[in-house]
Amino acid sequence: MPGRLGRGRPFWWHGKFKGCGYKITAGRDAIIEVLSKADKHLSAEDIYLKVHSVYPGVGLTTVYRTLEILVNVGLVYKFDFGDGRARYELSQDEEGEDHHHHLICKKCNRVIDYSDFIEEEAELLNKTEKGLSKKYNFEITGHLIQFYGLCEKCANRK
Amino acid sequence: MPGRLGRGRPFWWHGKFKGCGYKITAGRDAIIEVLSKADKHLSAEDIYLKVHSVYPGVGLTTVYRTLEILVNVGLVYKFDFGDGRARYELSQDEEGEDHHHHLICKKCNRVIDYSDFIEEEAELLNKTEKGLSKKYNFEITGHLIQFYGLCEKCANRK
DNA sequence: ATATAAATGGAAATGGTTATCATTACTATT
DNA sequence: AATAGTAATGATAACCATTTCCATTTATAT
Ligand SMILES: [Mn+2]
Ligand SMILES: [Mn+2]
Ligand SMILES: [Zn+2]
Ligand SMILES: [Zn+2]
Repeated sequence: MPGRLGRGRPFWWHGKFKGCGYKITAGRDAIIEVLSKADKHLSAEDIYLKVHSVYPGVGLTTVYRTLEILVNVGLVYKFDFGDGRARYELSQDEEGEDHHHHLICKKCNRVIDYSDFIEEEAELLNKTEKGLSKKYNFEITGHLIQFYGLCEKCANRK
Repeated sequence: MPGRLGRGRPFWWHGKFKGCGYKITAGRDAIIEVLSKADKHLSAEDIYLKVHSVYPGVGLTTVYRTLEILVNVGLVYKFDFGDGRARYELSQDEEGEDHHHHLICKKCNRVIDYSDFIEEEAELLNKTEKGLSKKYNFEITGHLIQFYGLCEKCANRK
């Protein structure tokens, strides 16, 4: 079979993946590889195209299936930026957590990562989560914060 | 034609609607009516079924089209709670603003509205928005905050 | 009442995501 | 190294919420 991927050294995420009972495969390696090299928020098809160009043996279905697992395991975040397709992003890299939030331009759909104000936000989030947990008996495990508006370019040429 | 909707008195939202150059029609009246009476977060089809049962002359396409306008005008919020269909909610009612955020159960998809902690959140949001606006030259017009986790029932029977 | 542009509904198309299923690749055990 | 059992895979078809099309109707200003 063409496009077989030789297995490399154990990667940082193999532990968590195996720990959840999943097998490490060439396709999955390639998908995470693409995600960790990505500089923007990729759709399933984006990932498929990149992976497929190097390993034609990996199909779109596998990309979707793998992403679902990665999201469930917590290695990947799945976002809806409003353009009709889901976007995926590694929740951490080799160095560790890299939590951030997003600014989304409603005009051109550009997405800006920011983590500048996370500190203060985290503080309030913590407080809010505590209050909500108690009041609604709700076990909070995560949050989503996005700001919408107009990016520099779109605000100018309006 | 059966199911014609007699136009009632001018409604509170007609002003904003007309102001944006849109026409007031029976279908649009009915759609807002359903939204304002709704106690939960309705999908386009939910709305269609309710409207259609009273005014069979209103089609699903019109529901989608009207919702899009309402969202653009700012009278309705469109949410993605992760179950594959968009959910809609009036951004305000006759009394005025009714801004709140959501708790979403990842197991059963139940959605809880909360506005208890909005005050404090608003304060921080304001601060954050100011900072972000300046740093990224981004004109912020809105935000989305959602907490994910397990609702009382789902947390117990796990 | 008339004119004009906007709104409408039904049917068909779209397109991202899932389900199916026969085949293949891991992994542990002999 | 061969075997068995199970998980993973890819190609294709199905799914289904949302859009597009287009001929017809309607709202609104004159
Ligand atoms: Mn990001
Ligand atoms: Mn709500
Ligand atoms: Zn923009
Ligand atoms: Zn639940």
